Amino acid sequence: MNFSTRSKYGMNAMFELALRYGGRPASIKDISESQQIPEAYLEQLFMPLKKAGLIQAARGAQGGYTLAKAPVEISVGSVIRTLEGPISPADCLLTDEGGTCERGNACPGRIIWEKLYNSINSVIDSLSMQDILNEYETRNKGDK
Amino acid sequence: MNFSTRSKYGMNAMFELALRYGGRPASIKDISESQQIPEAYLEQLFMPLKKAGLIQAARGAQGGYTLAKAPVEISVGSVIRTLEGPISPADCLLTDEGGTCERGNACPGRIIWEKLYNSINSVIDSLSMQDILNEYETRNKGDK
DNA sequence: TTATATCCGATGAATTTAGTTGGAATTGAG
DNA sequence: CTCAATTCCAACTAAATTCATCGGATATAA
Repeated sequence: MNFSTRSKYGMNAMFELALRYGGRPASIKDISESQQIPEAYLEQLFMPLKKAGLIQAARGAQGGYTLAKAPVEISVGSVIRTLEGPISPADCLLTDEGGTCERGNACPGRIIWEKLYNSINSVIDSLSMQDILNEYETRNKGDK
Repeated sequence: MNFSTRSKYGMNAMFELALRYGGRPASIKDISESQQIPEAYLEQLFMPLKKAGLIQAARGAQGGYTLAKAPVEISVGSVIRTLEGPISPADCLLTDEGGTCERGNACPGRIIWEKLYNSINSVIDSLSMQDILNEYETRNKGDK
């Protein structure tokens, strides 16, 4: 059980964009340096985030990326799900995707996975990028 | 994000043992048939569960496995952690294991992983195998 | 003594994850 | 106009992890 580096890098990159929200576009190079992410890999992560309407790109010289919405409008859940795919502790819960194991209620484990599913998604959907900005500032208050 | 089949098979197998608690030992063959788990794989899962003191083995003919404690004494968390290793959405939270990325509070994602860590572990630690038995019965009440 | 089991370590296949490469297309600045 | 900066895009590779399988040793009830 572990989120992949896609989520981890992606969240940090989105944080960086949130930090710069309202300013000029930030290039992949800038962001990958600030947040210690391999350039070519970050590039790959930004594509789905753009398609999902979470960030905007400006091509060409002086181009780069900006958040497509205010940090308060972007939930952590939308970012993680975009990068990681649907968040479920067990595939059998994903009714969309040909999931639903044929056992249904006859699967004891399902009881647990359902509770975890609700718990996890509730946490990430109730947090916005703005919340992260705020808490980050609180935590690092006093540092130089 | 997904728990491995180890947890899924393992939970279902433990459920089967919980169902039979107080009775005679159940062999791997029995359990793997009841719960649709590859025999040789289940065998592998039972070894750590035994080492962890969650199940007991009786060798030889008519042997098999039983729960080492009453279902109410066995938390779902202990089962999952035994099979899956420590449950953390990000390695940087695992201070024991050489985790702790050098960024510490300077890592924005950490804010999220901490909340998820608490949430997930709280769910699985507050459930016992007895709870699963009870809820399973409730869900399948009326089925034949 | 034999069939039924657990115990144990090694091996292998498949899948996923993490990251790289090379180049095409776009655009602001000099 | 040209050039450097930058996104866009698709394919490829390497490493790690997951999901098992296999073969045989050991124990034990009937």
